[in-house]
Amino acid sequence: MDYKSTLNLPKTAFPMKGNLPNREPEFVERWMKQGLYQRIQASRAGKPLYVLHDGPPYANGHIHIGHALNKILKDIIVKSRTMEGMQAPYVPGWDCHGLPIEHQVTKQLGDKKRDMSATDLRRQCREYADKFWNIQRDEFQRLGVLGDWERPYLTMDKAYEATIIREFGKFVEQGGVYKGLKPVLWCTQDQTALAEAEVEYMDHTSPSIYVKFPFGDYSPAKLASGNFFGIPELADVEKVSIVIWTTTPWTLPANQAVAIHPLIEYAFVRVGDEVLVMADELVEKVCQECDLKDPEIIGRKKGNDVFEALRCQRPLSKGLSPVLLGDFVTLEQGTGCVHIAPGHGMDDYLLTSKYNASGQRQVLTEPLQVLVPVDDYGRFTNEVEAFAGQHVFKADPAIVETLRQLDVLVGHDKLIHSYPHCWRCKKPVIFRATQQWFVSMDEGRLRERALEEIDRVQWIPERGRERIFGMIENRPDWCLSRQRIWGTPIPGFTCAQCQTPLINPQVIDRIAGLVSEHGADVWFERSARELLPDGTTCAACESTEFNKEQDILDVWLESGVSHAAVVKQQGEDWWPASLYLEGSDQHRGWFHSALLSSVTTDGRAPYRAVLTHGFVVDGQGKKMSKSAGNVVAPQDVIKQHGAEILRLWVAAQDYQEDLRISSQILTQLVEAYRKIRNTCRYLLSNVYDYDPHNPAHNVEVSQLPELDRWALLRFNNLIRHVRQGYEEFDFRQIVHELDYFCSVDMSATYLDILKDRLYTSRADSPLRRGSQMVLYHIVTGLARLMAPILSFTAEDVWDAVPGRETSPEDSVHLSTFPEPVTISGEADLEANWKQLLAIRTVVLAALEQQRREKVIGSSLEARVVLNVVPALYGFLQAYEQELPTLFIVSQVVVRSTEHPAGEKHLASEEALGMSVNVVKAEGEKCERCWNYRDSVGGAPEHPTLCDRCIEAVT
RNA sequence: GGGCCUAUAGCUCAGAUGGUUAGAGCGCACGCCUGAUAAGCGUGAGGUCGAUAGUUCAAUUCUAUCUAGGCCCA
Repeated sequence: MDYKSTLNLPKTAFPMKGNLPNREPEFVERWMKQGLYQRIQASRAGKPLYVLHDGPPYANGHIHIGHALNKILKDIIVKSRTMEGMQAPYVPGWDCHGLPIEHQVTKQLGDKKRDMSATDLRRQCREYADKFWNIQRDEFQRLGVLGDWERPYLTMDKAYEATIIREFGKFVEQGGVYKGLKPVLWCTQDQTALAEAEVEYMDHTSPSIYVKFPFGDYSPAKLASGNFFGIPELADVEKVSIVIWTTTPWTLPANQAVAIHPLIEYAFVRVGDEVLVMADELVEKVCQECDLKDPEIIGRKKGNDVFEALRCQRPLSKGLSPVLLGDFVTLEQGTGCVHIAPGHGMDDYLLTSKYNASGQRQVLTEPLQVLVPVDDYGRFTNEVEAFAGQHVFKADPAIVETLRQLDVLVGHDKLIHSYPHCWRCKKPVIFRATQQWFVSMDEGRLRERALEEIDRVQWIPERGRERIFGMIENRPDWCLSRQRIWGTPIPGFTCAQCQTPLINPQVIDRIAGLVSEHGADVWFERSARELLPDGTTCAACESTEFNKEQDILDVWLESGVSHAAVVKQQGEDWWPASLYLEGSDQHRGWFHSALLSSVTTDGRAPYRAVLTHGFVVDGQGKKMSKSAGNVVAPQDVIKQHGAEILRLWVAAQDYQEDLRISSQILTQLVEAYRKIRNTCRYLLSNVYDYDPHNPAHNVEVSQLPELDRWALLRFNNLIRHVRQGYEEFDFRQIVHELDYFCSVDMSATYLDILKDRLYTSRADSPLRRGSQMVLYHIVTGLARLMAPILSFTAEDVWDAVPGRETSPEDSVHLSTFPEPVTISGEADLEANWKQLLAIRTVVLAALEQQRREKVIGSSLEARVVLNVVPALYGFLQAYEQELPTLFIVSQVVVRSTEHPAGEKHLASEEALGMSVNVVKAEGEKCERCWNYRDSVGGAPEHPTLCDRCIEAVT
């Protein structure tokens, strides 16, 4: 007789292989078609809100692995909050304006750009942004991310642009907006400002000169005194000078100061009848390059010792330059003393701004000026009489000659070095201060208020607080203007007569209205007269002629106001957002600009919590780059393994640090995935004939055997840990718990033990039905617990659960997390089973010994002899009937003894007080259940079956 | 150069107010099973806890320096 057909062997259509790359798109399409996101939102109406506000990626190019990481993390959080029963909307957005797109479009246009209007160029940029945000949308959806993809927000939407202008208006209203000078990279050939991304570094030959700045306030004798340097030898010399080194002689007319490093040691070097001051470490080098004869060091002083505020003579302009202390001074080149021209260098500008600010003002006798005696074409203006009209580079030799004649030139050479060139015309560019719009950090206490708000926000990880605090604390005023086309215009005007700026809330409000109706293009299409309210006159000269502002706003302001343009628009209770979640670089970017914007306009931070993640690096922890050839593209991972593996990767990594990715890591995750999937498959395959709604298929938990209650207990434990993991954003823990539960608790323990019962019992025996109830409980719960991470597989499992009212509308993502079941005496049960499983481990080791000796193969061929101390014997007696099942052997004998180790044994465990021996099982092997039993052969009609099986088949 | 941060088995991660043989899962090796089968089970081997110095009775855990790496800034 074919007894195999009388077994209840597992049955399921759920495939072992996920075939993820092919099947995932089907799920995505189904979710989209059934309007899953909208239905989830509707089902959570009125529930507690959890608003994760999406930071807009830049609408340029395909998504990279960092985008995938960011969006998957967000999706896991949104889904898990949803499954906790909250209303967790997700409105994705894109950052559409800005230089990279304008740069790309300009590059593609080439010469055609010359005769193109601003509006035409803007149209091209818009098309470009449209193309890419749509591409990215598809790619994000492919990752399984649920959200309001039908109505995302775009910073180039009319309504959004209008909000940008209104929020800028609030800055103006608060009085913090002003116009001032700031150095930018400038191409004198194209007469245009350039961003750092628009310059290419190439070799360039510059003059290299050393120039004396003689101390002007005091005589050498005075400087020699104890009040100053206390170097008596100074009294005997004619002149004491600081020596600077520069490769841009043309910036000397704009000199305002000399900077030295506070911690560097400076030497007083006597050369002939004068003394030169330079960094001690560089004396030899400088003397060699400048051919200085018989230098003698007569003293040394540290930078922060007395030098500060001493003044020296400017070589090419009137006045005295103070000595300032700057951390950026290095010993790499030059003299350790730097000539400071705030109109022509970023360090120079920042240092003088710092000194001009109230804190260090007393060091100066007068404020330092940002001088820019150079016009748009790079020519000296009349402010520099001697060289007026000459291009600065052309003037260099004449300037050097003048310095020589003035006897301040210490040395002169040439230097080939890497220097920024215009990306378009390839000519060397210069640093040149131009008029820009700023928002003051200190007017209206913006800085102070922002710092206060930082402490009201939860920073995850906590160190994020230090990072943004330090940045806000030290940042200069926010420069809001950009000399570009593709963006939101600065709604300001200048009187055509007297150049008085016109910018006020009423005018801005009118512009915002126009923009909300026509889009920001209206600014470029209409004249100043058309844009301004009728009858606008200049407050200073009453002229009615105005020029409109040419610059656009910094895109960081644009994305920064998304809390107003997006979050607030959805409803009053949406703002402030529950969470912002981006890469840690956004402490300087979006978190920063959003904070400043929101503090200005609303007086508080726009987020309650900020979570940051690290950056994706390769398997060695190295940054990914095209040149290193170690880039992992999400598209490739999806094609090879499926988005699910990428999702699992995100969850399994410690996202607070750098995240490594490599084929080895992915392969490992594929293995872990298979284990989880296969466990689900096996669970499903054993409930094929179970009906959750049939009372006969259900058993009271208290009536279940301990083994099943233990399984429920372990699953309770999993539920608690997984939900806690989601709550605390600790997804690693979840993956490890899931993995452990599937591998150890289920596969290696519960399911392995259960096979005999499931297969060989009568199909509807209460014992089997009870187990099926547990399996059903676990598989449906498991699908829900994994759904936020393994969104596709969870849905796949959900579909395959038998007896559940399935409909095309249903989805695991509409459900909520499972709750732990009540198990009476849970703590005792847990303790007892911990001990039983520890004993099991010792038994398994003993079985392995006999397997090696070829005494047994399958564990069912074994008879286990346990020698245990009396205390343990008492404990085990209660379980005697269960032990063969637990060890998956045919027979178990328990013997009490004072010295287990003294008995014949193959394995022992002193801590437990036991030893184990294993012998061949007694009796015959039952053909049906494979157990060895004395009863086999007892019934003539079934000579190869045991008593238990006979009962099952008749 | 400055700010913030990281470094535990091949991989992903635990862990210890400083104190016995540093854990898990996976992978690997070997074996078993063939009624989860491109599955399942078992046993086992893997770590000078990045390097060096210091504090201490005792450091992988604290301090300093260094090395490697990441983000931001210059």
